[in-house]
Amino acid sequence: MPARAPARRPRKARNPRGQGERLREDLLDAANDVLLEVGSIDRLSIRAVTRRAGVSPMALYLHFEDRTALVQAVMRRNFGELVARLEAAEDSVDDPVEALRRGCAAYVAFGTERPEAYRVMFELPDDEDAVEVCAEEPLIGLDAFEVLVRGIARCVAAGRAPDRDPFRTATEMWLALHGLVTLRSVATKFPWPEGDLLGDLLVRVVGVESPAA
Amino acid sequence: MPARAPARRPRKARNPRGQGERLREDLLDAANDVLLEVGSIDRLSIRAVTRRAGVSPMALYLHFEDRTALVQAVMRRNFGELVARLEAAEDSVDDPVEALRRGCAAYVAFGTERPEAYRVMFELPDDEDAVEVCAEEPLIGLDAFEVLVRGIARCVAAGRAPDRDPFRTATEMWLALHGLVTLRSVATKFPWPEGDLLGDLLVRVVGVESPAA
DNA sequence: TGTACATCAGTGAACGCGCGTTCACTGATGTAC
DNA sequence: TGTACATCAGTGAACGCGCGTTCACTGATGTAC
Repeated sequence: MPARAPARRPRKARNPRGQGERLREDLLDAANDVLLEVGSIDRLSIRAVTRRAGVSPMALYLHFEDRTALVQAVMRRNFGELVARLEAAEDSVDDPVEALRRGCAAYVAFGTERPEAYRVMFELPDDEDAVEVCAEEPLIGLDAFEVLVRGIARCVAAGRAPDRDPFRTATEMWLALHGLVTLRSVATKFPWPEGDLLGDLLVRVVGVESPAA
Repeated sequence: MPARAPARRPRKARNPRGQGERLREDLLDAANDVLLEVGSIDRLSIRAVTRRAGVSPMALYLHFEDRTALVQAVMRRNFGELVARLEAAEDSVDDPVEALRRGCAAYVAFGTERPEAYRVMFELPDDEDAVEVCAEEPLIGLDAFEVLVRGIARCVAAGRAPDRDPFRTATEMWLALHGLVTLRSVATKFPWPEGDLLGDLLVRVVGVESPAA
């Protein structure tokens, strides 16, 4: 009885002619999976990604010029997903304060459910080449921020929040949201206070009336 | 003329007998230097650290059991430095509001001046073993947080801030401070608003009177 | 209806690299007798 | 005053690993004529 071959992922059947682009999407899916496992963009290796996708390392080069291009594509895709979730949340209700609250909650939810993706998007990329994506014009992720600015502006316009520069207020709220997402996921032993921190922050930073009111 | 040996750091003269512990400190210094260069704890390699310290890779094992022990020692040292800077800032003035402001400014300054060290301390460690340091009892870094809680409690006691639970307020302020430190250093192309964001946050989150008043 | 050829969607082996860590050794300095 | 020995502060070579990337190849599917 011959020794069994070392356990390995089944090789995917190759895509039919004309459907080669499917692999690109499969590789991005695989990259997000791997990212979840390794937790750091630095450890997102071509070999791990292609292993998970069930193809040879070389297959990746059919769709991405190099490792950096893969990382950039992953970031672009994730920013797109974030914007979609924010817009869906804000559009899900008419009341401007509730819409803002849902938008902020969606931001926190994205960061909480996908901490590794969030980290790649908003913490200094380990990989210097990936910085280029973050430093692009128009700034990647700025459209996500603008969803927040619009939400605050609507509250101000409706007389539901004090009349301050919405961009500045949004910046301050973003700082707190980012802190909430990242520190909650890191400082798991920290004695976090009970209750709705996000609601508190909206009241204090943006100045909307208390949700209880 | 013989080929010149490949450029390398000069070998440090060995420490005199009885002074072997000096190398431990030198290695921690070197580790912080390397961290600054590579920007990620994942890329803090034993070989890079010992190269910078001018000793052989093996010399590190005289003082640290393995790579993880080195990383943990670096974190401990940096938390110690942070606490010292916070306490010095808070103790540098009697007025409780100004003391709190200086404490918060010192926090931001630490994170801004040493972004890589800050990142290792407050962002999810890439290295799973390093998590143990963060999850320790008593929680490493909790004493830094308590400087902030005491600062806020003093403002409340002096009637200079609304009477809310200082721990909760400190938590919310910490979120914003963390956001300020990390996003400022990452989102360099973001159109940051002019003016004193930190002062604004103290006014809005903690509720101290405006510094202009 | 054949057939030569182009295209597509990949594979396979090999390279050189830096890494953490193991094992064994060195050579100066102190110290007991 | 000698000398054997212990200790200290390191060094040096080698290992096996996973990695990004290069170069060359394969084999099925379509297509022009």
